[in-house]
Amino acid sequence: MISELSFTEENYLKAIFHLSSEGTETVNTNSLAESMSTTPASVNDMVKRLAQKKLIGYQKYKGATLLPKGKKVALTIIRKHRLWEVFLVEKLEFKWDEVHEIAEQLEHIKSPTLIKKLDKFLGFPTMDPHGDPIPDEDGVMKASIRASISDVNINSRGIVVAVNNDDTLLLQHLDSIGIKLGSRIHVIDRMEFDGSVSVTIDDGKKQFISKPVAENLMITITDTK
Amino acid sequence: MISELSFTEENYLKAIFHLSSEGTETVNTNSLAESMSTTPASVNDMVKRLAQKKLIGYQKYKGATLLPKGKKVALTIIRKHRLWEVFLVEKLEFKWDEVHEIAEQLEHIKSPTLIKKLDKFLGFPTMDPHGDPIPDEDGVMKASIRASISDVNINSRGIVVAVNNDDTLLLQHLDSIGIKLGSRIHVIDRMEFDGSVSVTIDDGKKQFISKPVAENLMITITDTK
DNA sequence: ATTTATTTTTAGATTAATCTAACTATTAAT
DNA sequence: ATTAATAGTTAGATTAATCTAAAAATAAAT
Ligand SMILES: [Mn+2]
Ligand SMILES: [Mn+2]
Ligand SMILES: [Mn+2]
Ligand SMILES: [Mn+2]
Repeated sequence: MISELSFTEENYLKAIFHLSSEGTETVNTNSLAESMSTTPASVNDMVKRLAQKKLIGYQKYKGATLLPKGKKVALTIIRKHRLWEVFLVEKLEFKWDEVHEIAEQLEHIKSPTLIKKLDKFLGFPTMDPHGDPIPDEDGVMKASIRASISDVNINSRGIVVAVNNDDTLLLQHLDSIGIKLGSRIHVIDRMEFDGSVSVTIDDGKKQFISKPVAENLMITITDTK
Repeated sequence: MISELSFTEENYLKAIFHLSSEGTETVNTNSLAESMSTTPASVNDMVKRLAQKKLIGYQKYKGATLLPKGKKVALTIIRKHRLWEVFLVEKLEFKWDEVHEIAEQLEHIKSPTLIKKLDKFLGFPTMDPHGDPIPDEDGVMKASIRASISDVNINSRGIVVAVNNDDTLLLQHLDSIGIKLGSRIHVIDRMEFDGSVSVTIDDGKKQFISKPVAENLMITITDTK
């Protein structure tokens, strides 16, 4: 039925998904060309093919939107991408920032059984190493909850996904206390008086973080209590 | 330097390797077409490309031979294919006979680091689930030693790779004592008197095998003492 | 409401990989 | 040594994916 898509077609669908805030909005030709590192002319050709296959909706001069079939494909690719990223980090000991390019290749391997078994092997993870949620088999993906550790509930756990400030001194400070993108944070307590937060980093020893630092430290929440 | 080969080019090199008894002999157009499920005309086109890239030697009407560069590529692909097969069987619990098609896809993933880490994760295996040897990083591959369990030394270990007789009764008998392709066999002893052999199957309990059965049971040897 | 700028679409080419049909070389048979 | 059969090559087309350059539509600015 779903005649077997090319890598390129799959990549276009994924790009449309990401550019349209999860497939809700319409995407225009130029931004898609930008995102795919290609020309608007090429995008125009491809958009017509995908429309013919009923994967996207498209009208001249009005942009493209994912149709249900196309959205399902996009979410399957994203699921595979993120599961492979978990595999690369958890099992093969790659670093957080080394896995994306390899996952870009692995996401196109075609075998539903493979993904089922990989999912099981990894213990059915719900989040990739960058804190992004993994869609389930039916293509359902929970929105990830992203917040500063100044705002989350006491006892929340999460993964560092961003630092909202690229001041070198801040980054150096975080580095010195062992916090980097991908670190697991457990928020133990927060002082009313000065807004400082105490956390554990990668389940290690307790660490105090001052309010100005805490406000800039963004995590995606894996667990709240 | 090695400008990045397409999946198709990689598959042609691999096919030439297999058809030329490990890259030693020359391969003719028709058998290559047969093996690639394509036409002689297509093969002819491709053979010219590969010759131009100095991966194979080719003269009109005289067939193709792997050049050192092409042989290296072929062995790298085979290495990746077999390592992925080990992964699928050992880690994801696929069956022996379910992994080839998936490995055909995975073998084209481009990342030397990935293969290094996968190799380590798997404990540096020397043989794939079908008893075929895995080339090392430099493309060196030991010939696999294949023999009937009537012929191997006492205390040899190996993997069942073939049954030299497709008599239903024999196959049913093997099935009933738990021997299938891929089973690990440890040859414990052999009786001079009747040529019967005692073995363990997958490191389980001891099992006697009569001479007529033993003669037909082929293993590739992983260990001899 | 024109003009200008931006975005989008078309037209025409190119490259990899494939095909069919026709032609040529080599090998085997008589 | 011819002839017949097989194997290998070329010519010409096709399809996916891309490109550049030109034209058309839409949006923004005056
Ligand atoms: Mn990624
Ligand atoms: Mn990710
Ligand atoms: Mn295989
Ligand atoms: Mn194998």
